[in-house]
Amino acid sequence: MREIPMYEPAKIEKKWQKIWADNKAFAATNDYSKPKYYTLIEFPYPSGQGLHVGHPRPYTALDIVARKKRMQGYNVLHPIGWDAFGLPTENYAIKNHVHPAEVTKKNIDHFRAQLQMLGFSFDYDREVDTTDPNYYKWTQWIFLQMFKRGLAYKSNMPVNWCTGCKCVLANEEVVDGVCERCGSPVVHRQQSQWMLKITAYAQKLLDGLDDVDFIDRVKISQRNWIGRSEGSEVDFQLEGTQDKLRVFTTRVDTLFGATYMVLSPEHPYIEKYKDQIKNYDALMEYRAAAQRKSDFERTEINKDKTGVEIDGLRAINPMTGKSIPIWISDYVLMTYGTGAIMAVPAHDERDWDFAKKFGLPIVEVVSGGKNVQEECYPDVATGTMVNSGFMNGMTVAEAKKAAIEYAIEHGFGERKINYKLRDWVFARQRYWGEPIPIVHCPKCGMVPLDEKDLPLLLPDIKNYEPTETGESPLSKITDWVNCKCPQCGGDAKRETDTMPQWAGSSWYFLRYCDPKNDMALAAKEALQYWMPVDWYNGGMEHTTLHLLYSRFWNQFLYDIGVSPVSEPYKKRTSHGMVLGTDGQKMSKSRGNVINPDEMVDLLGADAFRMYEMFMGAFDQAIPWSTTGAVGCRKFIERVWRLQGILTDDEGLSDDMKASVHATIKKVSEDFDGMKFNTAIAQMMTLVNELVKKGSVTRGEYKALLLLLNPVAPHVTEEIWEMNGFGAPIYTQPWPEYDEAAMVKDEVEIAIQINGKIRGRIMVPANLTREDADTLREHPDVVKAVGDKQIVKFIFVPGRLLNIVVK
RNA sequence: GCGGGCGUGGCGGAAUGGCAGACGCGCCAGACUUAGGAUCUGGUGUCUAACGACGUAAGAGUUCAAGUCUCUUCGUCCGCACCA
Repeated sequence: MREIPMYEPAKIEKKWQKIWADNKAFAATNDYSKPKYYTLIEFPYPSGQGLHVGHPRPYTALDIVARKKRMQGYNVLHPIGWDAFGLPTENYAIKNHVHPAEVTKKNIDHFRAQLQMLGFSFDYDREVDTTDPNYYKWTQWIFLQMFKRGLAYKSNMPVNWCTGCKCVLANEEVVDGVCERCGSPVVHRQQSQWMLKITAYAQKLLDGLDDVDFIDRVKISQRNWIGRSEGSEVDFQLEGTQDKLRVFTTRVDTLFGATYMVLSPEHPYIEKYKDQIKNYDALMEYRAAAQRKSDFERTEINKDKTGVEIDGLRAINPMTGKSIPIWISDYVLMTYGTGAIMAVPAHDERDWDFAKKFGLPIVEVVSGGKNVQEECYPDVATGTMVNSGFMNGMTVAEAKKAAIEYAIEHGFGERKINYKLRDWVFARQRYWGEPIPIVHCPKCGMVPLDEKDLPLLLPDIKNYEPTETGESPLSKITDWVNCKCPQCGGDAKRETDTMPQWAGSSWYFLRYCDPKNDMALAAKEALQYWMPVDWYNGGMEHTTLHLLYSRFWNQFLYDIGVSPVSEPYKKRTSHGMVLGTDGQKMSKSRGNVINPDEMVDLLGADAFRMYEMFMGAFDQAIPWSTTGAVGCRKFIERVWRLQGILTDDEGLSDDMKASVHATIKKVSEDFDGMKFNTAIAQMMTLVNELVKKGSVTRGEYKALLLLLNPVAPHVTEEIWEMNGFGAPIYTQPWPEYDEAAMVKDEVEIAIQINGKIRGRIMVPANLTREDADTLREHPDVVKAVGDKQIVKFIFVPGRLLNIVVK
């Protein structure tokens, strides 16, 4: 046993981090002739709290992938940056009277130091920062391109108003009726808003999913979010007027059963027919009550339907010609479909509840259910049309076709595809965001800034407080607001809203390809070479927000010839959350937050990284366990101590050959398949075998260190160097395995009688099903069978032998 | 309510339909030690003195064989929210 020095992670980790930095070991090169690999993690929001133990999980996972791909000869782009605009920083700045830019800089420096402490192989030369004017210049540029093509527009819309942030939120940012960021209640409010027409890309965003390798959960969520539904739009004549009331329905077959209609309380016809409506005040009261509620409250009370009948306005069912009443109710949303529905209580649960409550007629048009007066019959798969004139006797499917054809022919309907996806509210009345590069001119209207005048810098101001009126703090800086119209040169005013935090993160993966370019958002050749991202990992919580937004921006940029690919991400995976030791989500209020700095002090970065990967399946939420993490530290020390039993043999010893090759295979495959925990378990098994054997050859040790390097990069480099194994591991090729070397002569298989284990025997490893009959003579088999009758003889090579007996 | 996931020892978790519990934590015993919260060795699902039986939330089914596939139920987590 040789004397070996103590393992001191603090020392060797700093040493290797410096060597990597000094040698730019992980810089992606611009050698476009090499095969490339682009790994991407969601760049962090540099919050004041610094890194928590959740961050390093996906970061370590893709660091492993990046390091392995480099060793396999790829030119790897593994970048990092900062998604630094946003409310928490602004709120902190307001509270502490510091400029958000200063706060941001401090937070970024802290984050970078923490990431470096963990030894991630990021290419720090390609860092991007969304708050850097050289970066947001291009965010603004993309906005202008959208504006010029009508995809960015202003609209007076009911918007979500956060009572805490004094700010408008996207629908997607409202969680359970409260603001996703601050938790304050969200109410509805009418406001003129910048919108991005993501709905124009609904179908493309849907279609694009067919060609990408995203985990199923992500695809399903995005499909549901986009929510395509095929149906029809049908016009109902407003009785006594020239107007028609248009509805969207997926059940046009049930048109004969439409016994009343329901409008959203915000429907414009209520204003339009104000004079004709006798209970206008009651309607207004109902509408006001509905608007005071958030979406959440509006739906909370859904067990008990509410509504008011419009007195003085009725519609004609186009099929029956009958006059039917019109109601308003908050369960009909202005933001989906046409803001009005035809109600078929016999065959729609909500309509049935509503009709029962208000005593409205229920007419069966599809037979096959029970009495529709007692129970709704919404089944579309079975049933025959009744009470439906020319459609009687048809199936539902036939009636759907017949009804819409009839409607088209008679000019009161058309086929229509609807999406749940809504346009993206793209403005914030806040300071810390990208200024929207638009000027309001009394003569020319909304005028885009000239591209050569970008970036439009965020002015330096003292007071960032949101205004009580809901206007941006920028509106108070008159010498910034007042400007000349780029078109006519006359006096004009700047747009004072800023962009939401999602803007900068919607295209950062393109900037990484060429982050310092000031002529374009990135050079064509760079984009051509690096895009698409080969592997993007991020949280499930971003599936319907960031992931969809960034696909939208990239598709737009593809359409205008900027991005070379229509889909930006080839593969998308998602990591599970790291929970507190109590199995609950980590949060300050619960007091179960684990600090990564403390963990690195205790364990070293290598053991910390290893535990993050070993703790459980990568895609599942796992509680943190510090004692479990100590086990990883012990394993690393075990690897370290192998130096004490190192021999001079450069090869593999005969009895280890199969294990070493099997480990190379298992680790290689498991890293690619995100099964980091079982890859590490396999390496632990190998080390256990080596310790048991009592010696390790240089060849065996090298193989182990190469495999372990992506997980524990510092300690493996140190051992490699101490024992003169050659140039640093980061320059070494990934080990290859030899299938032939793994083959053993004999394997143990189980003998089962009627599926129950009755013994184990050794058989030649290459024994095939055809040759297995010889096993009938095997003494152990004969013994196990006894005097019973063999009915069936099933041999699974390398696994087991199952004999069915009577 | 709809959609999706999950349910395996004391704990985290393994397991292309083919020997359930790999690997790690914890625990027990032993060795080496002045000492051990270091290291090494052995053990560790439940019941049983043992042979053996039972065992992957519960119940049924398919199969020579089910943690894995199908159905029902329960629990739990996540997403969505009256979507016409």
